[in-house]
Amino acid sequence: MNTPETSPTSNFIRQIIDEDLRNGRNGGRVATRFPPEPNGYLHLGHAKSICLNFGIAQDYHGTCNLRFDDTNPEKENVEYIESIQQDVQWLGYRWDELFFASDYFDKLYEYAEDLIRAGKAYVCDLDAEQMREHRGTLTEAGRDSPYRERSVDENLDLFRRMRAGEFEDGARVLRARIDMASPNINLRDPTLYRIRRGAVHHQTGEAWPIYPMYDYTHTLSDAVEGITHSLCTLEFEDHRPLYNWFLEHLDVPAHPRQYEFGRLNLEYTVLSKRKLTELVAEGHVQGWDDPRMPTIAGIRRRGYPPEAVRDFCDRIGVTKSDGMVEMAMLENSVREALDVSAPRAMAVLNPLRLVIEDYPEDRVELMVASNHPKDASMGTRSIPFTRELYIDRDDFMEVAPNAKYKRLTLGGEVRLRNAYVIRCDRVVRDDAGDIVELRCSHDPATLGANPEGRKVKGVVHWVSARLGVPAEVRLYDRLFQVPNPGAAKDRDWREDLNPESLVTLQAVVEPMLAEAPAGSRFQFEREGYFCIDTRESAPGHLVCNRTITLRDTWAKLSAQT
RNA sequence: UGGGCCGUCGCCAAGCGGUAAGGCACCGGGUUUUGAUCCCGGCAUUCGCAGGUUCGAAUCCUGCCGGCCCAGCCA
Repeated sequence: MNTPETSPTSNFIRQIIDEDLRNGRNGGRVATRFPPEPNGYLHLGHAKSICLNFGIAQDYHGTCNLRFDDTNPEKENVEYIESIQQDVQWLGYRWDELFFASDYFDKLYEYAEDLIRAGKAYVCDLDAEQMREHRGTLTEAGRDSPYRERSVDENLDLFRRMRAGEFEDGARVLRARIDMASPNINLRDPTLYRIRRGAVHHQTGEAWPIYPMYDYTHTLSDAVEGITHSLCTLEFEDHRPLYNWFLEHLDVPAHPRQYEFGRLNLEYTVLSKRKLTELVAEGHVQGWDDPRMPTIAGIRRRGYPPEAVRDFCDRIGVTKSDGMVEMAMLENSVREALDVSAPRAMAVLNPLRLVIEDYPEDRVELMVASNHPKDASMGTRSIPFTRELYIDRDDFMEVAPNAKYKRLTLGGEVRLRNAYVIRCDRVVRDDAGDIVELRCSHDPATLGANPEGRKVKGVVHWVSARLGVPAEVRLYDRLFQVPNPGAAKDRDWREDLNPESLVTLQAVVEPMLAEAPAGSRFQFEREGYFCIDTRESAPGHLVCNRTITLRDTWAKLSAQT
């Protein structure tokens, strides 16, 4: 529950809270909230907001509510409501109270009548097209609506009839009466309520033919819950004057303050709900929890540990500048978390048969391997060693390409991890001339000991050919092949998708993995971190997802030359 | 060209008038039965640019330049 892995870094919002506390504001109380709209799955951008809001509540001994901003029934549904709760909890946070903005519909309606009575809101009969024309442009002031001067009584009557369901969708709206000439477009008499008679709300059913708009609802929900610091992203900066206008003109129980921070942008992926929805709807991925998705559900299935996500959010910080974070940052947090927590295992991804000719046919030796090289408390396991094994094709070359090469060569020696040093004596080829088998001999004196009079620098992992277990291994790579998908104006962002973001292999893994529970994470030594797929792995059909590769300086050096 | 905001190392980010933290990445070196991990070392005379104030400026002022956001009865 707590996040002991890092001490929270300060940021401008925490500085503001520190100062508020020094000045005795809000009676020393700190209350935040995470307010998602249930119209999609949560992604890494939301994780940043979740860590910020819940993290502050934790550190300041305050509270953080989960509140569904559910004012648009046409786009929302219960599947999203459930996934969002699951994702927040998976990240390691518990909300103080769970609310829906729709819980406040009655109260919100009362506030709207208050505004009308105060002459601060009116019913407008302009249609959407006309309203746009009256709004003006970024550089020209708007014009008053012809309905702006309706009497309080008429407005009250009309609004009550809106609520009673007397008017068609779009026939009228309730608007705030502010200033059509404001340089801030959000203040040009914004819409407060619209009519949606046919909509069935996932919480309130058909009780309401009218629905309140975001700015109005969000502000008053914050006030009703006694939120002290209302944190949102930069694009709402322009809305703050409207936020404050509602608080000034209504008799509310609290005056929260809104602060805005930069949203997360991550290289080689997209973090827009619209684009993620399209990826799912258009079948570019297999669902919201596809391991290539930057959704919480996706990275969970991919094998990212929650503490890695929290660590990442802590490291990127919270500021008002909007930047693009390199994928290497996230990957570092993931590797760091997995290195300490993932038990080691051996798996051969591209099997090449290897026969130890001087090893008895019927012999099975149980090699003892530690589950973690630096953490003895993780214990040991035994791995069956037999005359016929598999090693990875990439670990053999007939001739070493250079002096730095440490893997197996024809006539060369290599250490089999947790077992003997072997030498390759000859290769067997098929009719096409491709190598299909390695014939080797072993040095019996090298079990747990270095060979006499020579040093063997290479170490290679292996799996028993007879006792190994087949597994489907899914190698995941970045979803997009460019750092900023869609940045090129002449090309649709979909064209930037990486066609090789998923490569499926038939591998052979050590027997113990067949017994591993779904979702468990391992380091396949010399290959990377993998987890047992929670959706499709089954007894007799093991499916392993590659979470991330190991750092590979050899591959980097090879690529340079 | 109206309004709001941002600009410190390749990326993220401290700094809040006293003379540039840290992380990631990168580059060297050491340990290692994972070319992993770990360890050691290197990496901004300079803070978008130009002026000004000051004994002293990344920090204050002025003017430019560059970037992001806003014209839903979406959030």
